[in-house]
Amino acid sequence: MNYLADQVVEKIKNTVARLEADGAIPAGLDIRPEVERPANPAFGDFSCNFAMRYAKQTKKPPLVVAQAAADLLRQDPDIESAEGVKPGFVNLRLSPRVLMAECDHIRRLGADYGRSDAGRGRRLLLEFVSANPTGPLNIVSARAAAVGDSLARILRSQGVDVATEYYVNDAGNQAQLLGASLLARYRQSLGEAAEVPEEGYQGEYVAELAGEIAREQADAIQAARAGQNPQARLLALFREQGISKIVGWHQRDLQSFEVQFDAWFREQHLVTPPDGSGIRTFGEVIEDLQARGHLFEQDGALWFRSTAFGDDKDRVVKKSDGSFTYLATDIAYHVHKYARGYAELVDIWGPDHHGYIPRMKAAMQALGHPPEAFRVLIAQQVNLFEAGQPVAMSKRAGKFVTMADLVREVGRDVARFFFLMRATSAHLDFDLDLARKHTEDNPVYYVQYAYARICSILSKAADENLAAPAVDQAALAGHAPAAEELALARELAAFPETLAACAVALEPHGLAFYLRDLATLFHRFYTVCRVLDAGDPETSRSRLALVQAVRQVLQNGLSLLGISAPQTM
RNA sequence: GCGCCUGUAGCUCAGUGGAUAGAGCAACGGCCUCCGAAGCCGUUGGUCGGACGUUCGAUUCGUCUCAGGCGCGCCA
Repeated sequence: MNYLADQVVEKIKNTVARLEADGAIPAGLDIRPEVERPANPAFGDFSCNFAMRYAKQTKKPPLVVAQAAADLLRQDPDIESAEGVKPGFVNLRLSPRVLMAECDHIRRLGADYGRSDAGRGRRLLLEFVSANPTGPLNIVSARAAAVGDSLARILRSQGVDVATEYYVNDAGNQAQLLGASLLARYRQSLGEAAEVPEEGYQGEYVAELAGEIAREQADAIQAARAGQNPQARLLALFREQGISKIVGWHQRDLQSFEVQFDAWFREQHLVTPPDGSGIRTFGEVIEDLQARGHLFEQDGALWFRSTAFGDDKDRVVKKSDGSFTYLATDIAYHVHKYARGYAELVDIWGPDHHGYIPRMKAAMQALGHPPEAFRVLIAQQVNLFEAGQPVAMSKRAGKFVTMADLVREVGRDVARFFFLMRATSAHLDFDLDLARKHTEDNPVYYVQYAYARICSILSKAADENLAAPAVDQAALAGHAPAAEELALARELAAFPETLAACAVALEPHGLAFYLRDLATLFHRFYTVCRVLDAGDPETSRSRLALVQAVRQVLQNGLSLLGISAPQTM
């Protein structure tokens, strides 16, 4: 794709080549200019700092080089003005014709506008949410879901081959505790003496779920009771049924949040791989670590020497009772990701797991994978606020602490946008009062309103048989764009760079801010500039093209955030 | 004690080496005979927690420090 910023960079590269040819700067310096968009519009549409950045190599005062570059750039008919200023910036302004022509580019590319092939050839596995299947998804999971899903969409738009995956921890201690908790509740419902384990699950959903399983699995339960070793068989039954039910909840919640996972990977498959899967068991992976000399025995347990790779302390992989830790299967899981051909692994974890990062990185390194290939994003804590007060995060008493409750309360679009308005690593205060407002001040509606307004204009234009033709010089001849139109066109042209930056940073929130800014410029334009004017068809056509381009970019951007673009509100 | 995250306007936050640090909310004052007022315009509001360093240039990078949150298990 050849976007506007790329074209400007190209022009500056050519200018640098001419400066070298003219002897204004030494030849063969390998100057790679980059452009940025100055915050202050007085400095023009684009600004370039190559004269300062390469001042040591050119051995010329940056200001002199910048001015010489500006003199050459001014000869380009696409450039309205160029100047070399103060410390050594080259500031340039594109001609209105070039800026407005971007609208045609956008309309022509449609849903592809903003796409890039910069990430082509990269295969990346993005794992997120991966909550223990022992209870309903919570708010942090919702945040991770919004971020992960949007990030996957953005990376794909940049040409990266992304697969999304949810790791189901169905094999460990927590799964066992869930089974024991369910079984205890079941026994209690029969009037038998039973206690939920000390560290088990106490939530009300456990008793309900136990009842559900008892009803649905009556025959299997009876068979288990009648057979040998009924206690173990019942426990296994309740554990498996419980996990399966709760995974179903998770799948349902995420689906209603429009979050797509390409795969749900079960930890159990690392213990007993399905036939033909080719999965290496965690035991084999631990042996691999052993063979590489990264394990040692102490106090009857088997330890991974993660300190050799920068961890604070060494970590147990096999406990003295012979069972394995979560780390053991998790290492095997990540090894399996590489084995499937993914060269880059990105995980989104909850805030309570940040201490876990060094040991996983250590394990990946110990097994020969480059440390930079495995990255972890921490979806930081979410605090709900209502009436200015923090909402107590208790699983009891109707406070919507679950993801399903939140989505039900404020809606998918609002929930996603609120999560995506913050840097993933930043703690998030979620203002429920603001999120609930359906008519005022809610930033989601602000963006969607811009979209709906445009749809309204376009449907009116259709009624009046007004179409927007290409914005060529002829179409512009009778219409000089207002400042608000140029500002809007400029912002539209920044969309591809915004997406590229989000992809590099693995942070979708820049896109949310971009869309809000774009909506602001549109609303401003709308207030000042009338689009449909029977008495001025040239202006109408030009503005229709602009407005169509805005609609397209809003649509593309909202779609990457997983937020709807309603034609009417 | 060690580690991670965070300190930017009254509040919630953008701004990952550039030029006069921005937006939303809140407060105050304006704008609909005209494409959707869920909108627009204006005013008020800042020692970018602090110190030192690197740099032509630091809110941004480094070191130290103060404050808040979280984590530090043969749980996951």
